Amino acid sequence: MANTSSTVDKALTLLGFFTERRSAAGLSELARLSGFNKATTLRFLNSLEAKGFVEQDAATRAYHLGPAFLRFAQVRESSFPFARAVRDILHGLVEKTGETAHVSALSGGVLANIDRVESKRSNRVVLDPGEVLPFHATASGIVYLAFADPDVTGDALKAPLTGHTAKTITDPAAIRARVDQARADGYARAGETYEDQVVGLALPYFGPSGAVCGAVAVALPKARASDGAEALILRELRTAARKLSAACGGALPDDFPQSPADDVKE
Amino acid sequence: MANTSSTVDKALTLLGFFTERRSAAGLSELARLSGFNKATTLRFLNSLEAKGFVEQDAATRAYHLGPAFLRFAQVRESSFPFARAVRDILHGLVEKTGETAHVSALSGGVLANIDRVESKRSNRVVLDPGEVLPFHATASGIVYLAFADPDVTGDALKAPLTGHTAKTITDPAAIRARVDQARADGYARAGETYEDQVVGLALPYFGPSGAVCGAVAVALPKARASDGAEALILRELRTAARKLSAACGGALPDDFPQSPADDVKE
DNA sequence: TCAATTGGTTCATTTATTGAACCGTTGGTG
DNA sequence: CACCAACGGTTCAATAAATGAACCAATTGA
Repeated sequence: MANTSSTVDKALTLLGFFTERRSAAGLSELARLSGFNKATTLRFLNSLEAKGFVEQDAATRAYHLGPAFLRFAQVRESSFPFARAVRDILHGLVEKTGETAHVSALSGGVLANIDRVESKRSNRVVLDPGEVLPFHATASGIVYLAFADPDVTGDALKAPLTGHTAKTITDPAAIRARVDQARADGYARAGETYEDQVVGLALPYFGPSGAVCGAVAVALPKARASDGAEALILRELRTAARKLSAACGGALPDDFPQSPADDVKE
Repeated sequence: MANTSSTVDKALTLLGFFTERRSAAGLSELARLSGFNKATTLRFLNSLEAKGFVEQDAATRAYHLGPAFLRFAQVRESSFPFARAVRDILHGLVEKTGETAHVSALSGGVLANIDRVESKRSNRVVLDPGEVLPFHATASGIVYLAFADPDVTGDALKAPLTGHTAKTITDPAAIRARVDQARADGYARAGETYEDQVVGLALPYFGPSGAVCGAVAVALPKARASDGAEALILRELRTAARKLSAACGGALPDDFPQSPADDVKE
């Protein structure tokens, strides 16, 4: 993708620096993170604030995400009740599998968590809301790339692949092999490539015109990842992926690989 | 004046044209609504799309609000669980009063609904999510202005005041009188100034540093608006306003007018 | 068939954006 | 206390990015 550095693009990237861990940030900090000049950053923040996309704490002068997101999320949801469907589906997954489940979507060039429901077990996988999932190190990312436009896949593998654990695969060719495997299988599995002791299983879901929208995944402690458990999870993930696709006006493609539930060998 | 014509500002105003009624719009339509050139509008839309703030339907080529709002709403909510608190408070209000309740917040210079819970009764007031509330024609708007910065109040009354019903007050001086009254009373009442046969009662809520954030309101059919019913609603609204203020890190000001209907216990 | 409207592109003109240097304030430290 | 560093915010000439009229190609409807 050509680096179309429009002013609007730059201003919007500022929003991406707000995460659960860094829910507020000052002017200088944002300027440092973004690489923009302080004056530029301030102008962007003022514009964003005028529209309610960020708010400034009167005491600390730090900025955080504004109320506009509440409003626009409402508007989007009223015409396209997706978040609600996602939530229901995740609750179903957690109930059936007993493990933490999450749904991600491509938003602004990155795969970000849209929602997540945690397992009830005391030993469970915990995820940050809104977290960005690296393509190469998560099952969701791999399976997304497997069904995405080849250009997107190529771009994602061109970017520097950072290691997250000892087992993270950072060789582009090796990643590509896993992506191809996922395309053939219809799902992806990531064993400790993002977090130690965590195994992830993911399926893609599709929107209208058959384009992949994101992934639905279950993450569980390695200790509980038996073949039987994984087979169950994959079966549930498949129905979840079907429901999610329906919820955003799409469906699993006709040529989507058959359920691997009965022949899981890993 | 608000007309600081930065490029980012303009691009963001495009998002405001998406409402529940018009959840999707084409390029030409958005250019017409915004008054921007088609080329400009397209560039803005491309930037917004690149960041996930709008999505384009592959079939109809129309644009609608994108998945970024789901993600950022999550992030904001995780560090500042406001939407959840709002929902709980609204459910409480509806249960206690039997009427439709809603919460609004200032977002981008306008007062917009953040959430709403409808009455269970068959004859009830219905509200659109994300709806923009005119300052001069709604109880929420009046009471917001009553406790807002005088500059904001002045600006709001300088704008052309459109009539919504036969009883809408459009004379700036008359509005100002109602605003002053609301400041003295600690609440505002609007009788059929926005929708026929609908009465609204609203209180403000406050954030850190004592700035007003928005309003919490109950809307009911005129036929049920007895003095007794309104007194009950005002009492419940007061506790709701206190809870809401707490939820966003503020409190009702010390000099906030006492409830006239009834003595409030601390 | 024609005419009107759609989404999208082009490119010279102009206008808003940029960034180094600056100011006043704050908070920590010897 | 004086010092210094880092903060949020401002200024203004140089510059790079935004703009918009005219232009396609493709639909749509009469």
